Amino acid sequence: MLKTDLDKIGRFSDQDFESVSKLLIAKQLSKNELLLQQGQICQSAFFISSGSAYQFRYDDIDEKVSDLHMTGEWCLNYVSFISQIPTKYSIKANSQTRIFELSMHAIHHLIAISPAFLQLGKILDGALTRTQYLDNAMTPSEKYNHLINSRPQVLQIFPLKIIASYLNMTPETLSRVRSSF
Amino acid sequence: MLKTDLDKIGRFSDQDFESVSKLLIAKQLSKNELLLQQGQICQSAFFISSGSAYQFRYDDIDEKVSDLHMTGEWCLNYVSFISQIPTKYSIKANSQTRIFELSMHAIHHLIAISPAFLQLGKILDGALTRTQYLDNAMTPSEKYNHLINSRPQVLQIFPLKIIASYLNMTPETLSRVRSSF
DNA sequence: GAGATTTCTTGATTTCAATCAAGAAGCATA
DNA sequence: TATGCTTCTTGATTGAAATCAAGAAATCTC
Repeated sequence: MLKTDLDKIGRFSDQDFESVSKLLIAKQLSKNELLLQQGQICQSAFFISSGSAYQFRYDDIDEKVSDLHMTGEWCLNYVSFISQIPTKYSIKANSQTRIFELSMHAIHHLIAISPAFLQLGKILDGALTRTQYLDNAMTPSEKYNHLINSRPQVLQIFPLKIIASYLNMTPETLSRVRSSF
Repeated sequence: MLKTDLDKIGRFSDQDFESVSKLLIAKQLSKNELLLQQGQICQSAFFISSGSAYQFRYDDIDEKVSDLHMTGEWCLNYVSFISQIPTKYSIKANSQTRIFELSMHAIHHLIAISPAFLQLGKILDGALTRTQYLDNAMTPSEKYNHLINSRPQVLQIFPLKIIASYLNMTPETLSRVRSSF
């Protein structure tokens, strides 16, 4: 559960967990439901306790996928979250998904009661390091290899169409890359 | 000077400015000198008071440019700065450049003495919003148009070679895009 | 479980930017 | 101001991925 995940972020006392638990809002999302909508300010971080989600932007009629979020990960638009400007991106549940929502407001409250919660800043780490990955100098097969090496589960969870968009290539190209190992 | 720039970020008292000034380290850089080196953790934000700089990564022998920093802007690798992991990027002065360095340590000190300094988080905004720009679904001429609309001065300041790398295209392609308006 | 829709694959063709190449213009250094 | 170096431009060619197309497989819906 969340406790083991918070342990990854830093050292928290039982009382700290107590405080966080009170502020978390549990939500159940069905497939294709939106957690965040284009034009809103991202005011919360979402912890995915089961299921998966992805972040995208509308490009003509298609969805241009910018990030994939899996079970056990925090999911948010960090640009909007940090700078409090409206985001161009939406976040959509990829399947039936259970999340815990932790609002910016709640985080500020937690930091005020215990400095241990400054460690919550690390929630941003995953989102940030994933952006470092995006490297458009890579060829399609390099991108694909990088993905199976770093996040192999992604291929079991998301349709290839979404993965292709995430990797900035057409589904046809992804299919050909895959068939050539 | 810096005072007018801090005014853009938020409301600071004269005493606040006093506190900041004491912690700033002025530096003079000659062309091609490095502010940050690949492999280091970015521990400071740099305010460019004159000149310009750019951020890049080595790709084979070439420099792959990831961000352009101009006079009056804060310049840092925000991923490394926030998450305190070593960066793959270097920052290099594009010409004779004068900067003020504000260390992470100094920022923490400032926040401890006055909550007004929490507003310093906005230093990250420029770096963050620029990453939103990077959109590799765009064609070369769309990228170029976007750049002249959003930051026209860039073309006066940086050699086309660097701009081409920043826009993820060859200098030849940039040259052709420019000649066709 | 039949029918419909979406996803995935495979093939043929096209297109756009990279590469290769070479010459012109601008800058530095001596 | 001559000599080389880097930057920029323009042209010809190539190549890799997009597009177009159609059929197969998987999934959803009633």
